[in-house]
Parts: sequence; structure tokens; C-alpha cells
Amino acid sequence: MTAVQIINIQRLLEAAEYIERRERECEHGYASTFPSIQDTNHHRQRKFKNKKCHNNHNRSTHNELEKNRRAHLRLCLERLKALIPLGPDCNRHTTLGLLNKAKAHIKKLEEMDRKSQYQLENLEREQRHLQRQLDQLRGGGDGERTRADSVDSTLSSDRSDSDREEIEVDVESMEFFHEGAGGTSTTSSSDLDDQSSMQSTASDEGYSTCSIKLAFSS
DNA sequence: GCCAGACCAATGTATTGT
DNA sequence: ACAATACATTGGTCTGGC
Repeated sequence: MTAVQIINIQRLLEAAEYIERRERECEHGYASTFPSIQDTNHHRQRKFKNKKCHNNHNRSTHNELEKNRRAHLRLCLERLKALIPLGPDCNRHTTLGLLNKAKAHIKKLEEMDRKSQYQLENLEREQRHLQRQLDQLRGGGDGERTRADSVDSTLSSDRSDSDREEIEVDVESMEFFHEGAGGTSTTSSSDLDDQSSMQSTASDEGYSTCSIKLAFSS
């Protein structure tokens, strides 16, 4: 079989395919369910006519492009799937479910980030305060009495009100943190829901250990 | 203004869980 | 069997580059 014959057969197949498609379109009325005002129909027909010369080539190209687009979409979904925890039913999931899970996961991460940031700030404050105390103990340096005095003074006169507030906040945050890491929580109900779900996923992914490390290393 | 590429909506078909 | 979902095809539209 020569190359020319092969090309001819291909042409015939393409033509047959084209005719078949046109018939199917007529049968199913593709694109006929659009708002079919006559003006728009004419407009469409005119447009269609203009494009008709490219049509055969265009349609297959268009199909290819659309195929690629969908493949890319699938790839992106696969990548997304790899990034989020899917739980036990990871075999069966829908696109919508996947997107919803991704959304929830992002929110969870944002919330954890916020809490970690809060914790970090408190620990830094605490560190500054302890450093100040240490400096005073070193600077005063003449026996037990002054040390006791300095400790007392840091809590009363030397310390500003904001510092005292800091201590209170620190204590609260430490309680909050321990409870958060341990189990029971004193946070709001919405947080409670979030945390309970967070704990379930945290056990899968080691989020809790991560936050503990962060708190103690800083 | 034309063209290519991307997006979208409508529709049909295949697959899969219940 | 049926419903739900994914996937494919197709025509239309929008938009940025030329």
C-alpha cells in the first residue's frame, strides 16, 4: 500500500467521521438548546460560516486542546490529592470532595499557624522578662536579701503594668497550650470542633509534635 | 481585525457504588 | 436498576498577542 493510498483512506475516514458527527449533532440537537432567538441563530450561523473553512482541522485541534486541558486539570487534582490528608477513604473520592477537603485543610493550617504565632510571641515575651530578671540579679549581686528584693521589685515597682499583663497572658497561654496539646480545651466551641478534627488529622501527620517542638525550641 | 489558546456550558457515554 | 460521578465531545465566547 502506497503512502498516497493511506492518505486517501485517512481522508475517507475523516470524511465519514465528519458526516457521522453531523448526523449525530442533528439527531441530538447539539447547541440547539441555547437561547435560540432567531437573531442569535443567524449570528451564530454567520459566524459558523466564517469559520467553516477551518472547521475540519479546527475541530480535531480543538478536541486535542480540550483533551490536554482536561488532562492538565486531572494532573493538578492528582497533585492536590497528594498534598492533603484524605483519611481512610482515600480510594473513593469525588472532585468536589477533594476540593472541599483541600479547603478545610488550608483553613486548618492557617489556624495552626495563627496559634503557633501567638505562642511564639508569648514565649518571646516571657524570655525577655526572664532575661531582665536575670540581668537584675546579676547587677544587684550582694546577697540573698537584694536578690529577694529584686525579685520582689521586678514584680512590683520596677515592672510596668504591661509587664504584669504579660505574665498573666503568659500563664493563660501556657495553660491553653498544654490543654491544647493534651486533650481538653478551654477554647470556644468552634475551636473545639476544629481542634477535635485537628487532633484526628494530627495523629496522622504529626502536627501536634510539630507544634510542641516549636514551642519548646523557641 | 484576525488568530490561537483557554475557558465554559450543554450534552452524551462510561464507570462505579448502593 | 438506578443514581452519582468522571470523562469526552462540541460549539460558543473571551482575551491577549500580532
